[in-house]
Amino acid sequence: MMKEFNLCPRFEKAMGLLSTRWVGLILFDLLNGTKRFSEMEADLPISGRLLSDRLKMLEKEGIVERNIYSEFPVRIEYSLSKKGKELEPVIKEIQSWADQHVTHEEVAEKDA
Amino acid sequence: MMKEFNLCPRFEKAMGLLSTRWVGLILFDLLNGTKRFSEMEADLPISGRLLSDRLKMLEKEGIVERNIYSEFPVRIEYSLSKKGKELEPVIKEIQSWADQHVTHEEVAEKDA
DNA sequence: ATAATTAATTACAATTAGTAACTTAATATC
DNA sequence: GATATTAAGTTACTAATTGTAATTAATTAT
Repeated sequence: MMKEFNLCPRFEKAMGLLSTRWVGLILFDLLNGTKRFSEMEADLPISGRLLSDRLKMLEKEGIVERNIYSEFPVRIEYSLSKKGKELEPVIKEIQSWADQHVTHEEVAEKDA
Repeated sequence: MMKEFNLCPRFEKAMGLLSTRWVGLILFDLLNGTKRFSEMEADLPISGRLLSDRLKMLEKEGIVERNIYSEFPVRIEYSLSKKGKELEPVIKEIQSWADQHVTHEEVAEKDA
């Protein structure tokens, strides 16, 4: 039996996307411009398997666009769609909150 | 060996919090005011085990405050701290994006 | 004491994430 | 044409997290 709940279905859907692990960082990375797979793999603390899963998911959601260039070697570029770029205010607000409230110590203690 | 990456440590920390499953919905719920445990359990599609975990985590992060009232039966209230309330712009931007981009069909297909 | 009520915790099954090796696809070089 | 090279993506496996349901505090009214 399905549990009933009803805060706001649209918010829940959006939050479901954004709270999928690594999606925020992928968006952050792509807001800096088009990237290829291996660049993103280098920028982000994420393995190829999950990066591939997430990009596929974001493409299906219409947030990310994938373009193939038949060069040698093949180049595949990922970028944000209009819908994806419109997440920029969300990312900016998170950045702003982080700048105000995340302390140096909190950042450091990632190791611990 | 630890993988190197360096987009923005503060952003990564904030995004790590916000992308922890259910945290967004918990914040959304608490932005409507103080709630007790059982209310939140009813509002959200989340079980007591995880709600308890998340509230403890958010309290440790200084985002949520917990107050005990020794009545019968005991009443424990959760609310947002200043730091927590300052996440409101983030939640509002997500809501705004959701209103613009999440379609009726996407909301419906939760069942599928 | 006993019952009643809210807030948690525990135990365990199911799902999801992380790691590293492997495969695919395209084309350059011999 | 066979082999090598390079980026992209997948597979197989282990580890961590989540979800569910039952159980345990803790408090106090009766």
